[in-house]
Amino acid sequence: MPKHKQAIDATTHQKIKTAARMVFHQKGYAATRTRHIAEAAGINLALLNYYFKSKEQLFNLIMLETFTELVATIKEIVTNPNTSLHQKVSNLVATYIDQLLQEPQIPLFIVSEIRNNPQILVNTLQVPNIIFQSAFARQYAQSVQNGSIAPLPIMHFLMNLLGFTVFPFIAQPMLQTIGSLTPEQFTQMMQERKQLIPKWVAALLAP
Amino acid sequence: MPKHKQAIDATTHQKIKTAARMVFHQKGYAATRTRHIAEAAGINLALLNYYFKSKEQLFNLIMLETFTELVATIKEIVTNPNTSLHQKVSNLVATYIDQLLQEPQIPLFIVSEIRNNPQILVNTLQVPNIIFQSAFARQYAQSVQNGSIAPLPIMHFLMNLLGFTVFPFIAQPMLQTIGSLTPEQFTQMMQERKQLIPKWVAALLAP
DNA sequence: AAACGTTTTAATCATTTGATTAAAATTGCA
DNA sequence: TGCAATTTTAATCAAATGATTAAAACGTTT
Repeated sequence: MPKHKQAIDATTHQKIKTAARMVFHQKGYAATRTRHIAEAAGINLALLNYYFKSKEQLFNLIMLETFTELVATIKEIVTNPNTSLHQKVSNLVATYIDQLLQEPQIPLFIVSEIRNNPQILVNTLQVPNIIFQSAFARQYAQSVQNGSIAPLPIMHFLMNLLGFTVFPFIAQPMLQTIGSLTPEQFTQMMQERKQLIPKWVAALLAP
Repeated sequence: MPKHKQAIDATTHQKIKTAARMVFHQKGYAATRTRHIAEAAGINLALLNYYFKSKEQLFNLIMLETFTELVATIKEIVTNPNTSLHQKVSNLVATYIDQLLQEPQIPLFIVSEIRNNPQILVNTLQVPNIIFQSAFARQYAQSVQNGSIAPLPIMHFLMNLLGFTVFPFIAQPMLQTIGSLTPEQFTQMMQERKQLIPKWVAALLAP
């Protein structure tokens, strides 16, 4: 089994990653079959192990990449010192909704798979640091301090913001079925929420 | 292989169901091993198939029972003609939070597994009927009509109410890790939300 | 206690599934 | 071109897993 200096074929490598991302996001780790990934990528099953060693390593890579993209988005918005608290909320909501409308299965993938390794949030991705050391957190504390928003613990605020924004994606199949919504109608509602959520957040935080 | 008139042993039958419920809720269908259920129930693996025929049938039973309990709770509150709209919200929130604090894995179980068969919501459980033909839906429409609440489409309202109430359970491992919360602190927050959510809902619906 | 139905067990099966291997095909380049 | 490294394939392996079977244990009735 050879493998030496030359960089591995980017297109085959990439085809596998793209297929793996799709299948893992859709079915989760346990329900995913490596044969299914290979088929979706149009490659021989052995190639998957040739390039990525094992199902688990491929999964870890997809998991990390998926998470990293999301965290980069948060970080950029939340650390910006030139926007107000409410502007940050609007930016977060709009950016996330746009991003998740592209890959709506991501939120359920994340909450399902994070259970098996929540420490990645702290150890690798530094999420608590990014959130609680940010301009956003400072502005939030300050606004509570000077009474311009209600003294709501920031974890309640975080639950609400995520509940408004990402919960609909998590529950999409359920909500579409209950509400007899077409995928287009669901998308339309999420577009509306880009405007609505900032207003709701303002209402919740009114002192 | 015998099986005749006499009712099957309730305690063994029940032990398996209890173990299956626990394991399925925790790991989902794909990651669950029938051997693990048998071990958790303290029975021989073959007994599982003796009583329940197959993993899939046992799963369908647990799924149906889990769902039925939740829907019964909604139905009771939402069809009550003697409570106001806002009382119904308070009742729903308090009842659900109490119920889910007992089995916090249920919401993630539901949203994960419903994807494979969302039609059960319509065909078996009649969830759309229960919600949209209820006193609650009538009161909501009426209140929009006479301007006592904002004209928010009821599906947005439903997303928000579920986002407030069940999303924290879905994201519990993530939220606990990010916020360095002990399970007790998480429970405490959910108790606080029984008071907070109705206020937030009122704020959102203010005309 | 004998007979019968029911429940439980140990052993085993067949299939699925992640992974490996050895050989073939392809590519880069001296 | 020819050679060496790399990439790809078909075939196969070993373990895991859902399910079955045949026999043993148990309980109830007569």
